[in-house]
Amino acid sequence: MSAAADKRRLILDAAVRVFARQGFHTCRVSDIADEAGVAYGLVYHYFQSKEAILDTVFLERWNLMLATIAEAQASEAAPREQLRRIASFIVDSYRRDPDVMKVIVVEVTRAANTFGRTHVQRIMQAYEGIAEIVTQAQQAGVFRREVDALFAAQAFYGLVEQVLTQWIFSGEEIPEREFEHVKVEIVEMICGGLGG
Amino acid sequence: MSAAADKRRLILDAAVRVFARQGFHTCRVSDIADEAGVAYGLVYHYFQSKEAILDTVFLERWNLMLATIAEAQASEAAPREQLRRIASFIVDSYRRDPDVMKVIVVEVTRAANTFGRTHVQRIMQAYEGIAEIVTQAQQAGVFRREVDALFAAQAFYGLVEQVLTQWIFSGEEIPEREFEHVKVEIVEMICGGLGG
DNA sequence: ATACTGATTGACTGGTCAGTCAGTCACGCG
DNA sequence: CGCGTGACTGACTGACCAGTCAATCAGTAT
Repeated sequence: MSAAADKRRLILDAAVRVFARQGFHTCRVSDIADEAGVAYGLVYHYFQSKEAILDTVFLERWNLMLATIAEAQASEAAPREQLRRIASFIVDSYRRDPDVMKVIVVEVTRAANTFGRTHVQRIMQAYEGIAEIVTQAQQAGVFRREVDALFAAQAFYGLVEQVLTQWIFSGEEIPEREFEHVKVEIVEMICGGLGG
Repeated sequence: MSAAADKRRLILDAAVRVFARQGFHTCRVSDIADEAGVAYGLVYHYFQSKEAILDTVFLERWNLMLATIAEAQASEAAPREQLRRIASFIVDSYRRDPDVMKVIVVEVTRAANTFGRTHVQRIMQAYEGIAEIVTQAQQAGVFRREVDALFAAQAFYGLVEQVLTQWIFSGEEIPEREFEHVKVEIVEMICGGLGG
């Protein structure tokens, strides 16, 4: 990796920390430069604008997510296992790098007027991938056919994001066992329901 | 209602439209004044700050929500029916006033660094109320005991917000039957699960 | 009519900040 | 060595905008 690529990454990582700490709208580009220990102008040497930094952060992780969904879908695993792998990817993403997930969940996937709007297409692709897993399972007779597949995908993804949101708001360190526990609970909840 | 209260409401309603259209961070106070057909300074006669307007918008609706949850909980209705009433309140809120719900979902409930932080307490109260319904149902033997009640509440609320988010991003008018259909599907999904 | 109160106006101020740019520095190559 | 290239610097500019305030207006009481 070249020194130039290192610097770019340095700025990107610093930006993630600053976005997570202060929020995109309330932080200054100078905060990012300071956090990275770099001159103000260098940020603009590597990125077109403040927004371009956020775009990069989002896309890097979201593309991994889409790849994970595609892999799960292509695998021979049981539907429950396919869903578990996706939940696992997101939970592990948070475990390894909570700041990146915080930025995505807080600044992008709900930002209907700003960044979300620019990335709707890609965000929707995730739901559609999950919905396809559900559809296949329904055709195989493993999942009930009464529930609309895209609706089920929304329930799945909505639950996962809600769990992350909870962790983010709590501000506390999440114990290791909680992560593994939640992965199981997510699939259990979506597949098994509450009964009644 | 006094003329003064009318003007306050006028500004509040205009603010909701502007926040929904442009987003809180990217709109100017002058946009709100213009939308309300009122002088810039008058906004500050009725509200301490731009943030205070958003706080008011959020609290007015959220308090109704907490009341709805408390009512459902206190009622003698079956757990499924209690959940249906809560889902119904939120869906109907969107039907009657999509802009208010858009502002709440986009600007508040995920804003971990800004407004969300100020209102965590009240936001959590909603989850806790829903969780209590689940707990009671579990004790009555109607819902399975394996699922953690607060986790189930997150699944329920997460699904509802995800549906709203979908509607918000779509930007389209939602057909009437969709609203009624979704109310049923939400409860069906949470209680029945996907099977497998 | 006079005085008082609160609503209403919009020009103005003070501060903020994204993005620019003219220049310096480091390094490899002929 | 001297030259070119690209990394790097940070002061500066131009625009923007939240919140203030002095002035005016409308209604009501005395």
